[in-house]
Parts: sequence; C-alpha cells; structure tokens
Amino acid sequence: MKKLYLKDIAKNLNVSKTAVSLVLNNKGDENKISKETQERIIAYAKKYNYVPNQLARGLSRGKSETIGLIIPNISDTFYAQIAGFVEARAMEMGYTVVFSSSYEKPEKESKLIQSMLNRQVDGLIISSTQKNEKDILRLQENDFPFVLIDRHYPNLDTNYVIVDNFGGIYHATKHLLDLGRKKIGFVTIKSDLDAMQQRLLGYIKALDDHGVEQDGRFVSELDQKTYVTDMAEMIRAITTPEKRVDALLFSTHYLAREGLRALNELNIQIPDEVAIASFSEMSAFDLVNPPITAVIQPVQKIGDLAVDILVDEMKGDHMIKTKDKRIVLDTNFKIRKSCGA
Amino acid sequence: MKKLYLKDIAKNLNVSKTAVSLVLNNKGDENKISKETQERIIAYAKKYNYVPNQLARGLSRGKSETIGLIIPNISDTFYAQIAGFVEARAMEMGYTVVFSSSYEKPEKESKLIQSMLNRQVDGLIISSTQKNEKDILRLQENDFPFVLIDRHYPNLDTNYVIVDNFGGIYHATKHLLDLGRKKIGFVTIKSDLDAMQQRLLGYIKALDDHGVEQDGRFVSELDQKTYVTDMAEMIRAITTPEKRVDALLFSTHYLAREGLRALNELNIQIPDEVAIASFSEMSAFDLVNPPITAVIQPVQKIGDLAVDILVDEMKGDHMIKTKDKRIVLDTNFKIRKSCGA
DNA sequence: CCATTTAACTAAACCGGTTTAGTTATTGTA
DNA sequence: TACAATAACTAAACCGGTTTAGTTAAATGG
Repeated sequence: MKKLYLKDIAKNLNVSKTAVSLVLNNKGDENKISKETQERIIAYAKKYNYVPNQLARGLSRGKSETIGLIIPNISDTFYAQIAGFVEARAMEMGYTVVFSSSYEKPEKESKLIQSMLNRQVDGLIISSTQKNEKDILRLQENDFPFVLIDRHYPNLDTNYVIVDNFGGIYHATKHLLDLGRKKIGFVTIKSDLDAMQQRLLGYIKALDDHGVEQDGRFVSELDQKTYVTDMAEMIRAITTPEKRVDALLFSTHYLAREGLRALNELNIQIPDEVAIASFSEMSAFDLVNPPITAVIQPVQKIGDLAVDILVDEMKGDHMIKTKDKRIVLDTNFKIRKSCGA
Repeated sequence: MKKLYLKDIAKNLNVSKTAVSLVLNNKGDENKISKETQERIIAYAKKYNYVPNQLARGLSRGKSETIGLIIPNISDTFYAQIAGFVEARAMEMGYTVVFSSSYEKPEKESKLIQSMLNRQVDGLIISSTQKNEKDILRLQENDFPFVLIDRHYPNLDTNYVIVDNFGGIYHATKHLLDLGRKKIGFVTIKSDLDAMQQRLLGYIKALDDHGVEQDGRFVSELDQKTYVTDMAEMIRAITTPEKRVDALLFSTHYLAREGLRALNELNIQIPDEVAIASFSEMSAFDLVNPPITAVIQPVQKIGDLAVDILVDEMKGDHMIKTKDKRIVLDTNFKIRKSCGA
C-alpha cells in the first residue's frame, strides 16, 4: 500500500496539482474550479483516503499547525492535568501539541524554546522557570505568539493565564485565623517565582489584617532539592514547646504531602495540635489522614484559556496585534478535616 | 532579527548551499570539503546561531525526528509518569515527542494514529485501547516502527513493553492468603484489556493454588464510566454478613482510591475487617488512611525501554528487520498497613 | 463583429533544506 | 607528455505541498 500524493491524484484525474490542492483546501469556489471537477477530486481523495504530508504543507505555508508546550514537569499532577486540557483543546482547534519538561532549569527552558522554534511550532504555551527573561523578550520582539501559564513575568507585558495566588492563600490564612489559630506557620520552597512570592505576601497580609504580631508567624523556606528530607526536621523545630505553631500552611501540594507525612511520623495530631492547609492539591488529598483542606486551582480553565488566547494570537494579523491578554483566575477553597473546621 | 537560512550562509561565504549543508551535517570530510572551508562555515554558523528549519529538513530527508505518543489519558498519574520518562529519553536521543490522549476510544485512537502519520512522525509509542487491531496490523504491514506499551495485542507479533500483570496480582493475592485471609474479593473494571484479564487470572490462579473454594471468591466488575458512584453500593453488597469478604484486591489504582473512600464512608475497618491491596499505585498511597499495599509498576523502565526499542527500530534497516522485541517487566510489591501485615 | 470579460484551468516558482551527478583544476603515473 | 585519478567544489533535481501569474476558450457587450 503505497502512499498517495497530490500529483498522483492530479495525474489520475487529468487535472493539475494546483486544481487538486485548491479544491482540497476549500478554495475551489473562489478560484472558479467547476462544481463537477471539484466533486471528482473530492470523491477521489476520499475514496483513496488521501492525506497531505504535513511537513510539506507546513514548509510551504510557513506554519505547522503545531503548538509547543513547555512545563516544569509533566509527571507533576498539576502540569499533567493542564497538559491534558491543553492537548484536548488544541486538538479541537486542529493543532497538535509537542511538549517538553524544563525541570525548572532556565538553560533547559531556553534550549527547549529554541528547539521548538526550529520545529516551526506556530505558538508556545510556557510555564516558565521565570529566569529566562531574555528568551521571552526575544519572542515578544519577534511577535511570536505565546502565552505564559501558571507563572508570568510581572514586569513584562505578555499574555498570561495565572491564578490569584495572593487571594487564594489570603483566603486560606483567614480561614485558619477565623477558626482561632493564632500561630500559623508558612512552609514554602526557596524560590523566586512570583507565584510563590504572592503566596507568601497573601499569608502576611492576612496576618496583618488580623493583627497577628511577629511572634505569631513562622516562615520556613525549604530547598527544592532536599525538601523531602528537610521537612521532618523543620517541623520538629517549629513544634517545640517554645515556639509551637498551631497551624501550618503549605505553599504547594507536594510540600503538604511531605508535611503531612512528617507530622504523622512525629505523631502530631492534625488538626488538634496543628491544623494544616495547602495551596494546590493532589488527587488523594481527600483520602489522606486527615483529608487536607486546600486552595484549588482551576486547571481546566488554565488549559482551555491558554489555547484559546494562543489560537487567537496565531490567527491574528501580527501587525494589528490586539492588546495582550492577561488573565488572573480565581481559586476555589475546599474545606476538609485537616484545618479543624 | 531576521532568520538566517542556508543560502544566506552560502552567499555570504561565497560557497554553495551544498557545501554548507554537507559541512553542517558532518559530511564535510567524506565529501572532501577542505578543512579550511569547513572551519569557515562552522564558525559562521555558530557566530550567527544558524539553526535549520526542521520542516524543510524533515521533508527532504523523509523523516521528522519526532515520535508520537498515544496514551489513554495524560492526566492519569501512571501515564503522566510514563510520558515524562518517554519525553526525557527521547530528548536524549534527539527526538521530539508529540502526544495525544485516546480516552479509551478506539475510533479516537485510530484517528490519532492517522494524524500522527500525516505529521510524519518517525515512530509511534502506543498504549492502545486494544480494540484497534486493524490499525496496528496496518502499521506492521507497512513496516512502520512502533512499540506498544502497557497494553499489547496477545495474538499479534509486535514489539511491546508490558508488565507481568499475572505475576504481580498473584503475588498480592498470595500475600493476603498467607496473612490468613480466606474470602478475598477482586474488584476490577469491565474491560477486554488483556492486562485486566491477566490480573483476574492471576488472582484466580493464586486462589486455586491455595485451595480456596468457589465461595471464597467474589469478582466485581464495575463500569468504567460509573465506577465512582457504583463502588459504594458494590462494597456494601459484598460486606453483608452472609458473604462477607475479609480482603479486597483492586485491579488498578483509581479503583483502590474509590474503594478506600467507600470503605471509609461505610466505616469498615481496614485492615481489621477487610484488608485491601491494589495493583498499581498513586503518589499518595503511602499517606492515605490506611496506607495502601500495592503492586508497583516500573514506570521509568517502561518509558525508557519503549524509546530505546523504538529508536533501534527507526534506525534499523527496515528490510533487515531484527526480530520483535517483547518485554515483560517484573512488578514490585510494596507492603503497607492496608493489608494487615 | 471585434474587444473585453469571465470561467476554468495550469505551468512554474517557491518553501528551505538534502542529495545526486557533475565540473574544474591539480596531482600522479606510464 | 598525455591520461587517469583525485581534491574541492557546485548546479540542479528533489521532497510534497501552496501560490502566483498566466493561458485558453467561451460568453458578454457596445
């Protein structure tokens, strides 16, 4: 079964490649190809199941109908979910998705962007390490369509779809305060990511607004690489009788997971001794012991909107560029047993 | 900043496109391009950061350096993990990965295969719905490189990388029996997947080998679409005083998750009243209440091997095809509290 | 009835690379 | 000294589509 090419159809129907190409691209009418010829071509193509070579088409059209997705880590449930929605939406719109994980390494991210551009993707969706301003700027200077998700560059004017990190954590903190917790610790990852900064700020603002003084606050920043092992020690340190916290907020889901593990190992009762809550969740947070209260991110919306904005951008005349789209989505708050509500 | 093309380099250095192409593809020596010219070309390309258009290169070479990954669902942690390893390994080998989810629909899978072929992927890694024999056969007839993962077609001679489903569940069942459980229920999904059949068979064989009679067995097959809601009722039914099971084996991780949820809601003590274990796990199985004993699949090995075999296949001369590679990987067994060990 | 349109089509250039089949000048050999 | 071999290149075809700029014959218009 050998492959059927445009020229084969042309030859077999005694018409030109041009005619076949035009008709199969729905440009038959505007190019005055007779109804009859159009039908012959379409029938033949359907009968022998003709499908164009996308590389050839991409090369001559200057576009590949492909979008690139660069995320920190596809194995992380949060990004895996986003990837799922991005792919589904992209497919609806006729695009294929190529993806790669940057593993939080700016140089890797930089290489991936370059490599995807070589592959002629028509647009990019990036959840950046946020240490790659120059690549992002370059994309922008070249009017290359892209959308940042989950993480954005606060001082750059780009399209983005992020969540209200500040508001989400503010809500969670307030909730703990309202339940009477006075000494709330905040466990986060050492990171320059704006999202992480915002979460920290939201926590602080909530404490300030409720008049919680300096000694009611404990911020622990763990190292990305060693947090799993460091967690237990850190928790032990802030649960000593002197500076005992009565609640812990985790800035992200995997920290909450390890925190829970450590608390359980230390036999600290949740929520009686220490209440906990997490920003972002994992699929089993409702089944762990105890179920964890969490700020929930609208993953589907992030994925769908990113694609919608990008497609818009890719279709749009680059010269008459519509203004950047910046979207900050609200989070949800799911109350479970771990906060003692 | 306009893009630099091969012909620009040629023009600026007063050499032919041919020379530039050959040199940049490391074919300078064998084509007797002088050392000096080679150096000039390489220096220029590096200086102005030349990168070839992959569509053009792909079109003329007849290959795209891209591999397609088709899985049931990228949002599922098992497949997300595999995707991560596949992508990482593929990148090491110089390949880009495009992926799509089939959501267990054979027609969707069929379309995806076709669409990826149009995009000129050089090879495919497929976790099939296993209801698509004709597409798989077609790939095979055309000597198109592909590897099946996680699910294979038992009656087709293809490359595959799967796990020992039978052995894994046999081990788990035996473990429960050895702990003194006599009435072990098996909860699975209504499915023709060979993997699922093997798990059922492994369970039955283990019971047979240990002389457990008919009334010590309960197999419940839930519907893929409604298992979440059906789970509670089913569990209630098999925990009635008359046919009370003292252990439950779940054929896959999401069933175990829902099963645990249902058991907890019904206030059935695990493992005292009913011990449970799962085939395949999720990242929080060690944190749920109680932690779940599980058969663990070697996700990294699956991903790595699939890529290795595929790359081999893609490089290999199709005419001198090496024999199919069929790999059945051993599972691990992680004992936690839920089985009462 | 001749000049213009228009309908219906096509040849050839093009996209940006790779590759085949030469070409030219120099060196080696009989 | 003539002829083959070799070194160092290049022109042009090719990959499989899309698109521009025509061409031809019939229909319309003044």
